[in-house]
Amino acid sequence: MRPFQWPKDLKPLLLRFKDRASIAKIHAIMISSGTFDRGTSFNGQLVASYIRIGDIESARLVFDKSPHRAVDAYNAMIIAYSRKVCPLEVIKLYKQMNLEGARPDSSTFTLALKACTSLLDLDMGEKIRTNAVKCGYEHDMFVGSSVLNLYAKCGQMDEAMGVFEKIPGRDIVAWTTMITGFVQSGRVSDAIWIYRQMQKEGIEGDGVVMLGLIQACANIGDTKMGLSVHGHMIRRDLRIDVVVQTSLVDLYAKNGQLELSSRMFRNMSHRNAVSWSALISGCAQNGFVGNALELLKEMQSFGFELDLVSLMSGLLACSQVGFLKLGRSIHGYIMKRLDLDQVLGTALIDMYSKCGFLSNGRAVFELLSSKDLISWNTMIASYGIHGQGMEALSLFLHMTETDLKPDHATFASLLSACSHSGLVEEGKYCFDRMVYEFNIKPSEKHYACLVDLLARAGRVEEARDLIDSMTTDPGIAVWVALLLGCHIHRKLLTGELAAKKVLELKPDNPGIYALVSNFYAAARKWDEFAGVRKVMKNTGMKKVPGYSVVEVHGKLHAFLMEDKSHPQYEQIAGMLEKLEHEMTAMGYIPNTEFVLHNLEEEVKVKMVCSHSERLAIAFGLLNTGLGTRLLITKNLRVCRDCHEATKFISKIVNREIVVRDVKRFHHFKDGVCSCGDYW
DNA sequence: CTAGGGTTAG
Repeated sequence: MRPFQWPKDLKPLLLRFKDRASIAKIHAIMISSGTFDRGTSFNGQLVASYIRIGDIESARLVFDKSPHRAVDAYNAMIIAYSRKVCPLEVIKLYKQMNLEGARPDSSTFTLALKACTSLLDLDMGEKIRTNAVKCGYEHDMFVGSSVLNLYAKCGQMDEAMGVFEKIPGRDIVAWTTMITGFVQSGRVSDAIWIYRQMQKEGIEGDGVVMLGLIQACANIGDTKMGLSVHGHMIRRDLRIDVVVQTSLVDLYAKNGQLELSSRMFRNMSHRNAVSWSALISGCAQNGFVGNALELLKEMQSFGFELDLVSLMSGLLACSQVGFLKLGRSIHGYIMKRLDLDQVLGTALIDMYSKCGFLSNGRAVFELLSSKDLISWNTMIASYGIHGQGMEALSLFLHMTETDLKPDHATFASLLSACSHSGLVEEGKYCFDRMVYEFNIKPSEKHYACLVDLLARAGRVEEARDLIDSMTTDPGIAVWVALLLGCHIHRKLLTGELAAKKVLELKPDNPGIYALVSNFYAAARKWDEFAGVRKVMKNTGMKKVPGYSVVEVHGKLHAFLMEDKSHPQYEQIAGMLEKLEHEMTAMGYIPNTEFVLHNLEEEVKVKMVCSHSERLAIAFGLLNTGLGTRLLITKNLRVCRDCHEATKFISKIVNREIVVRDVKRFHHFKDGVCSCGDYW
């Protein structure tokens, strides 16, 4: 009998079989005939066959048991792991093949570089790059654009540019890598410049290039330009797929154009989880909390599991209005279905602390097995807004014992924590360490924090000296901080200077005009006062309507100032009247200093007593059991009078009342506030 | 015929 003869090439034969059983049969024959142990190219083809039918385990078994592995076998395995997004496996195999002396080719290098990119492992990536150059792939387009992408994703755009300039005959992929790289590093003008260069070289942008431009528009808030990119795509008949549509949804949502964004979203024929998340996060970021939460439910009803990003947006929405109950249930959802990583963990820390439960936030922080810079910064900021400056400082000291380097955000949180707690010396100490030890150039925000801290402590002259020491022109935030301190401490001379500077810089925020006019009123500078009022009127600047939100039995209730539309209004008014009576008996005197209008005193008293937080507090007291703690979230700052009144109320009803205003928390208990009247 | 550039985020 003639001995069994294999064909010269096994590949055509293997390609004919698309089922596991036939491939396994050939596999068996290879083993029994001893072919397998000779380790020819047949083994690699067998590996590829198993991968073709998606059976990575069998492929790996063949691969591991082969006495010899050729590049093709390695590449087949690497492609499989790359598709399955297992970058660590890809790199392991890459290392192994170098040890075994199999020379990687262009596709090996490309995939290995891609794996490093996804791990942001610049060191390994650079080793691979060196090896690729040694193997003669320096001018390979695939390897080249992979190296570019590695640098771009690791935020090394200048390095990427150097590589880019040396690639001969750059193709559109290389150009795109540079464009999106610049966009994602926040260097939008460089991205646009690169795009123009590409056009000059006669290369037309495709869909991916346009996508990069849309992202650029989203980042700088230029919805008009985004619209024209969209138009350009339609005219040029470029395919507008889910990814592009999602970016357009994001562009409009991020910039507060929810109408446009949801119209775009509703018109999509296919949506994926990312599209949903883009819209939801846009809603959450722009304060459209109700819409965000509705969409979250709708997303599920369309059969999508909530993913990392949509959950984070949900948590952000809860944070904004103090929706503890929903925040908690999202926490439960996460624990059941996902791993608590530092990103979600940080969102939870933020949610708990913004919902008034700082200790829960700290507990989540302790639970995190790995904490990154943002986790620490968030925790420090949380202590800050709750007025626990010393805790914030001690956490910062702990942080300096880790490998993490504090950044500008760390110091911004720290300085504002000191300022909320009136820790003047500590604040100055932090500022000095930031500049001299960590070599961080203080930004406008840092200066504003320190000026605020000094000025509110009454050290107005020191604050002025600090401003004079700035190397850049002080911006509006710095002058506003100085003015506020001057207003509190009645430092009229410096205050007038600050007020003048503030007005020169043309604030776009009605709250700032209110501060300036209040200052002039207190200083009895009636001409200036009238001037400011006129500017406010002429620019159509209206006071942002104040509202407060309170959670009662797991539901949110919002109140506007003088809100009479509420079904329980009679009861609420009755409760407030009763409280006022008791408060007055205890020595409360209404403080109308902060009411702007030129009104009769009696009307002013009525106005402060109908501020939205009072209504929310009364409603909360009426509808919750004795001793229950209340959390009120307000969109503006608490006024002096409401602050005073809430102290009395907390004593009268013997409850803890937590008020979160736009800047910080006030914990009222037993007639005192945690801020110590310092805010 | 394989391989490089793309959407959301604390």
